[in-house]
Amino acid sequence: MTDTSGAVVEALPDTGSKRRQIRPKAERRQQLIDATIRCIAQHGLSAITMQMVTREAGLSVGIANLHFESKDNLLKETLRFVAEEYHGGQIEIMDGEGIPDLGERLDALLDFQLGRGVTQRQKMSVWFAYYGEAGARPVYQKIVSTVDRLAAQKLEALFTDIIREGGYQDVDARELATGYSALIDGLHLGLLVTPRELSKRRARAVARDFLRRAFPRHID
Amino acid sequence: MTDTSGAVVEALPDTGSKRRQIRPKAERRQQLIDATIRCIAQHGLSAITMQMVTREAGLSVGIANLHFESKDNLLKETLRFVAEEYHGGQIEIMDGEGIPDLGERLDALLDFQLGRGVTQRQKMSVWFAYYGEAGARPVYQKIVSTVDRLAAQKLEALFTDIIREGGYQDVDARELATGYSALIDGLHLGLLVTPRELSKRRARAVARDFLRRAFPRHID
DNA sequence: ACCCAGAATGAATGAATGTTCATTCTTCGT
DNA sequence: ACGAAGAATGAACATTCATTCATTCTGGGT
Repeated sequence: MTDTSGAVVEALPDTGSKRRQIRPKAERRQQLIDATIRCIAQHGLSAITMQMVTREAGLSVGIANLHFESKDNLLKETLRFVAEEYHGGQIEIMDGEGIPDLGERLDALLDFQLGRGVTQRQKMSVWFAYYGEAGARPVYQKIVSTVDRLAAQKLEALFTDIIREGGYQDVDARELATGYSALIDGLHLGLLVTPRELSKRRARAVARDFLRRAFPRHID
Repeated sequence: MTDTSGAVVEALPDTGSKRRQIRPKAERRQQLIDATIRCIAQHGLSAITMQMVTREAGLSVGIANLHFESKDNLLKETLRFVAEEYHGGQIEIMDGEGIPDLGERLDALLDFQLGRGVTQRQKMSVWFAYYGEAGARPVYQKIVSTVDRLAAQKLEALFTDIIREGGYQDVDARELATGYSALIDGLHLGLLVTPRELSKRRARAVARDFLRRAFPRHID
């Protein structure tokens, strides 16, 4: 059971290897952004430091300023990445590639927004960390609102289609889309801040209930 | 119900009033908390400094550590104050002193949650600044969830009363309360991050719509 | 086999910040 | 009027952090 060779062979591919590696710029950038996400999720936006992030990425401190010109910029780019990933995923579903049935498309959207595993919780932390600062930092506001607006339009379009198909009366697509988006945001908050009181299962049930009230012939 | 931010307006003439004043401990504490709220709203939680807060309060740096033992503690107490004020206001309305009609009580609640002027926006900023850090700081989670739980219970009780009075079928008070709370939180987020896209008027309409779908005979 | 562009490193630097505490000042009871 | 209790001050201190840059190292091109 013991290795006869006395030498400590560090065959581990990633960690432990002290050997300096040269990688393309894009890869390093992504590596740093990923590390930033993990750090924000674990320590919060206000406690984050460059040493923390670079150590998490397994790199030296200097590299952060090599690929991003400053800490501010790294944080900005990280927000942009998270925002585009989240909204991009939603938009892809709403565009409806491969899901012709509108009810199923709604289901898929809900699944994307409130499904997933641990990863999702990390992203949520990051998301709301930035929201928290958005009131004081117009740059963050701008990044978020840019992608947000597009997603809101797609959602309104989807709701409009559903209303037409189902012949629903007394339902305003725009207002309902605003409400649904707000509801999902609020549920995310609940999952983040009071996970004991609100399970993911219940969050999904609540969102589903909202949609069922509006579109009874499309949900369930 | 008390507007705390108004109390601090000590007419500070630009020059002349260098005179040191001695005030009771409780008053100084509140003064510092109010200044902290304004600073967080303006500069964000991660940019806040003790010098910033004490200057805003018109006091010296040492005093913060005299009345609160540390910066961490000041921030914690500030969150506690904001949380108790917000949830306290809601609970007072839901307890229904002076408003026997349940529909009107709902209206009053909605008015409290999405009404008010500039002050409310300041509080919102603070609120979400802490939410953003809550994922990484259990202390914040605990403070928020404590008051949150009580408010959630009151809301559920109010909804239960309304369901009974209106004879509504197929409505679960608990689930609806969760949804309504999440919706309000989400609308607050929208007002904070994308004020251009979501006016207070529209936010109120969306929330009202949610309630009308559930309790048509109590709203409008 | 060799070379060098530029990727990567991390000790050094300077600026910023939380906290302390010796000192000053105000108030109030006597 | 007086003195003591303690509220308030802010310069000084120690720490922490973002950023820099001289130096080292790597890998692809020749």
